[in-house]
Amino acid sequence: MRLTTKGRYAVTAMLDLAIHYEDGPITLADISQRQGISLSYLEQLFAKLRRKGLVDSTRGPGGGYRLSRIPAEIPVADVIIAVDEKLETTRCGGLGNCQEDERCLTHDLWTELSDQIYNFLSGISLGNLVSRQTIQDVAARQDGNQKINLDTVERETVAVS
Amino acid sequence: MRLTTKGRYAVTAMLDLAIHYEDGPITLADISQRQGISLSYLEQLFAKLRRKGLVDSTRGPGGGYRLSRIPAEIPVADVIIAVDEKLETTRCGGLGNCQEDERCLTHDLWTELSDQIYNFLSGISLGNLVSRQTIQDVAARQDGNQKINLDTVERETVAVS
DNA sequence: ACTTACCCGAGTGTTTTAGTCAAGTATATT
DNA sequence: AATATACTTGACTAAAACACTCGGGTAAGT
Repeated sequence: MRLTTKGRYAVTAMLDLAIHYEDGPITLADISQRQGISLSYLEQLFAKLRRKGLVDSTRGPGGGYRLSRIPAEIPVADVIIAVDEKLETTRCGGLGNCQEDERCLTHDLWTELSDQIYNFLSGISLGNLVSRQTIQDVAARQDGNQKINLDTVERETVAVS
Repeated sequence: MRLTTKGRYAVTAMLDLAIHYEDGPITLADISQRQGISLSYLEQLFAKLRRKGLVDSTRGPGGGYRLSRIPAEIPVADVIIAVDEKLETTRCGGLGNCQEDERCLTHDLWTELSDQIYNFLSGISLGNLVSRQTIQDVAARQDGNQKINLDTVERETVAVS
């Protein structure tokens, strides 16, 4: 298994979408600003999320992305897998051909660990996360910062022009 | 978190030591042969395992490595951590300064996942693994193969000379 | 027409991985 | 004492993965 920024960013972005689920389509620019993830990188991630059917997109002004299902029906595990991060910890990918076509000594251990991780992340949905107070707190902070940042940008734009 | 061959090899090698716990010091050459891990790489890993106090070494002929404690008292988690693989899945290393010195939206999720993984791997000791039938089966196969390989080497050596 | 915003592929510097190689040092046996 | 064994250390490296960026599209709204 490897959990890198790719998987973490994907979950973060999807959670942002879940938090603003009632607000209609959300642009990647918004997510980029709130979560501090580069726009180009988000585009790359959402291409995969869309192909896997986790989000729907609408183009043009007023467009953006929205979750394809209600947040409660999207497990975190699905998001991570959608962007090609494997929750597998075996070297052989679970095939059991780790040592000269036979199982290596620790094959079963890694399989159990993989199951453990998968079960944990399958049991937590985006909806579940949204309902947590700690998450709401962070979200509130981000909305505040976003407003401040926008003000700053506007002021700076005015100052330059 | 990243679980790569480094951590997997370390656990495999330590488990090999646990299986042959009663046989006195085991050489890295033996482990290399049985587990199919390069000798030089094992040396690198055991340098760390030794520094962390998980194994004792004796030099010279008849020397080798042995576990510093009985297998039942060595959790798998300790082995992985000893070779510098982190079981952490947060980006910030658990510090909570993931987004501009504050917590990112998914900080708690990754912390919980890290705990989950750590608890699982702490609950399993090398002794626990040794007592499993599936592991014994693989070990028996490896001992057989090792003998066969040695025979082959001997025969080849004779054939060449 | 023009802007917005998604869409897509190729490219790229940096870091990590998974080792190798070379040169030791300590110990036991002959 | 000589020799072989086996641990010990550090430097080095090819290849892969990571974390992006860049540049040009295409569709939809106003």
